[in-house]
Amino acid sequence: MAIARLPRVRENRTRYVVLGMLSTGGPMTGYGLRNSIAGSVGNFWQESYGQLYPALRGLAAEGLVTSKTSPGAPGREARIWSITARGRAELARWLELPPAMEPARNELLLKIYFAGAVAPEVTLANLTRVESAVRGMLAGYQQLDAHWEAETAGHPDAPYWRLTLDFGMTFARTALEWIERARGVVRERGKARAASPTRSKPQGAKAAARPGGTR
Amino acid sequence: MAIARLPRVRENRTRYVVLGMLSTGGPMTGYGLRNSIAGSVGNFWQESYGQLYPALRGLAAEGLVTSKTSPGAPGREARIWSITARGRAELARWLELPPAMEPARNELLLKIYFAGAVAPEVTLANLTRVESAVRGMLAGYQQLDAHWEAETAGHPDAPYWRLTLDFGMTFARTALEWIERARGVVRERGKARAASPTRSKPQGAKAAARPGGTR
DNA sequence: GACAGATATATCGGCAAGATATATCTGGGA
DNA sequence: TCCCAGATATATCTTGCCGATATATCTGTC
Repeated sequence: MAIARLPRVRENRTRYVVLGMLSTGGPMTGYGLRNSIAGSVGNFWQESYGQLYPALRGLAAEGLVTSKTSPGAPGREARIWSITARGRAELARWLELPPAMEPARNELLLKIYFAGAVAPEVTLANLTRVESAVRGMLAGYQQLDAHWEAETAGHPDAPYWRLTLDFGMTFARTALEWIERARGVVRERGKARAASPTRSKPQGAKAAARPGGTR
Repeated sequence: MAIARLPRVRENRTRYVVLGMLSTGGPMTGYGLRNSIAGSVGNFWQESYGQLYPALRGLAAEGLVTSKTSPGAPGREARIWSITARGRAELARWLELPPAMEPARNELLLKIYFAGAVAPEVTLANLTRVESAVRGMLAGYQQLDAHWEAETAGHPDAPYWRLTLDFGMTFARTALEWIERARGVVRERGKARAASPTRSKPQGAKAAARPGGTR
């Protein structure tokens, strides 16, 4: 069973979110684009002005988007961006490429890995904080789900959109289950420490080494 | 139920991985540190030389690590880095802070969200590719699990280390289940398209809008 | 003896993320 | 009516992150 090796991230992907959002949501300003992204794919994709505005200029230079300036007072001029036919083709080309895997850092896991350097209570407290945050995210997803159900009903792409929400909710629930298991492990470690009041330094273990040999 | 709002990432966290690895694995070179990180926390945390070497210099300037130069031929000198007592204190201080949440981009979800712009077959092919990659990751985790079971047995921190593997395996399995559901949704959409051969442009839907209003 | 691969240090460029500066318009309360 | 908070809109800066690459030496194997 040959394992597909997905490509790493290289290319600037802001371009494609812009093309996608202009394709799905119609013409918009850079500001509107930002809000639009935050309100639709914001749970798994973020863009800042520092990326959007240069990306829009680059896309325009390539003829993938065009802009009309809606005149206003100075400091109030708004450029309305639209996707071109070539822009749609470029979006489709990108959508066909295998999605790049994100290596994604996870600070919680890092702190768990090094948890031997602090008291179990510290780690338990942090697990509780993360649990609360995950519950908050889950509640947010559910709220969004209810909102989308009404707003997007009948749109042929709605099933795709809800699938991304499904992903978020499923992973949040999985995280909650893992946190519960992690709590058990940390508590167990606390009992072991209480029984034999050694410091963090392991002394009973003989050749037990940390994984990932040094050299 | 007050929702804990976890902090966003700001600070350079390379520092703390370095401190953690030197604390757990003993003195190492920058090169060894890199391998050590890749072999232990590499599944959820990556560091490159471009981050490690400057970080080591910074930590040394703060007195959190020290180095001894093990002499060698030019181009072969090795600096062995060790954590200091103040370095351990700094590590513990950081471990007590609530872990920052990673917003993490997900290119697969982005392509699912915009999947209406391409044929269902394209999306199905990509789902299969991702599935294969996830299966490969899962196999890697299981192999690592077996390896660690022998290597780290008896070490008091081993339960923490395995917990991070548990996380990876659990999430990989959850991803596989989601992919199966996603496949179902995409296939359903394919049937709908075949039945009414409309283009990507939705025309039947009345006021069904994309979520995340523009302005 | 040749040569691939491991050991070891170092830096560059492009992407990403958030903060911030600036200016104007809009709606609601005092 | 005035004022001001908040929304609309564009733009840039800093820091961090990630991979690629350059350089040089040592080691083991065919």
